[in-house]
Amino acid sequence: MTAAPDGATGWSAWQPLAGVPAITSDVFTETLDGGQAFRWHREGDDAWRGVWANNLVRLRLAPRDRVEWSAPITDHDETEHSLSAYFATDRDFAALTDSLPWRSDPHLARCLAAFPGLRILRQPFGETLLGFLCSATKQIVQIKQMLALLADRHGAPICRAGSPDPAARTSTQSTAGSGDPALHSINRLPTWAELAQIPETTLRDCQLGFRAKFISQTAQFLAAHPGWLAETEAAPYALAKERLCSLPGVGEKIADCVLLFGAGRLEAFPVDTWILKALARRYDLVGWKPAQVAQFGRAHFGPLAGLAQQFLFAWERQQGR
DNA sequence: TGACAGGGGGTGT
DNA sequence: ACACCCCCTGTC
Repeated sequence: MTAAPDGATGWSAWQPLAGVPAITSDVFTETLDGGQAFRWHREGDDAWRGVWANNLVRLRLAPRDRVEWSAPITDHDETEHSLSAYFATDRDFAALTDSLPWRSDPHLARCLAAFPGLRILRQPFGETLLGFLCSATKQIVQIKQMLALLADRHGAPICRAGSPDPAARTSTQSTAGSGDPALHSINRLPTWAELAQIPETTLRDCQLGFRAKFISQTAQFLAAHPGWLAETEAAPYALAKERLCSLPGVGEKIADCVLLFGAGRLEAFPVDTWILKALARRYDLVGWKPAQVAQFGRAHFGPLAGLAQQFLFAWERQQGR
């Protein structure tokens, strides 16, 4: 009963997400809501709705643990392509994970075994920067809330070439006419160009707190330096990180998060207070400072340290539940 | 059910 | 080391 297109709501039929191996519900949740991305929301027991760039999709776990997706019918073909990039299906995460030093590291082996199929998403670079600028001293739920407010108030409705003109959105009260209102009321995040036009005090109203100043200043900088973001994304890891760290509100941790989750740089090893505590406990690094732990991580986990970090992180979160 | 502290995945000075 | 902000969460 899952194959027919749902014409009433404008969503395409569910279909398998090619290139992503079967995963458990836990791994599914950890992938979408484990701190990599902040715009996935539950729609049911095992279904999620997510937004990135100009994409809106639903995902669910089908029988036999296969991931299935559905998109607004008008955006179907483009979404399939975007989804593939977003999930980095060009990468064999099973092989990458197997190349981590788990054979000589019992704790890592335990973490990998607990979350088989966990992967690193490849999100839009600019959006990832915005998300992690919001993340300082905030938990996932709160970050999601800030970004939802930013999108609702300052982002444009999701639309494609074939979709109705979003410029018709003069009043904030969109015409809830035929079909699923959700299809017409979900916005993408504001672009950096759009953010540069918004007063800091207005941003502050989106629960950003002291982060509003950083976001505003970063937006001003990016507006004054066209191409800077794309050049940074394309630069070698060390240079890209150095450039990101020059932005207001971006330190080593946030820069590494942006490069790991928004540029696919698996060597990036973000050290936050969670990973600090986790490594102190699991690897006997009590008292080590963040920079020392980062050095340990790179040396111990190797060139895919960021991938290893995501498993360690998932493990600690699971222990807390 | 409602009020009230406490603390939070970081950066900049 | 401490301020920056203010919402979430747990608890009474």
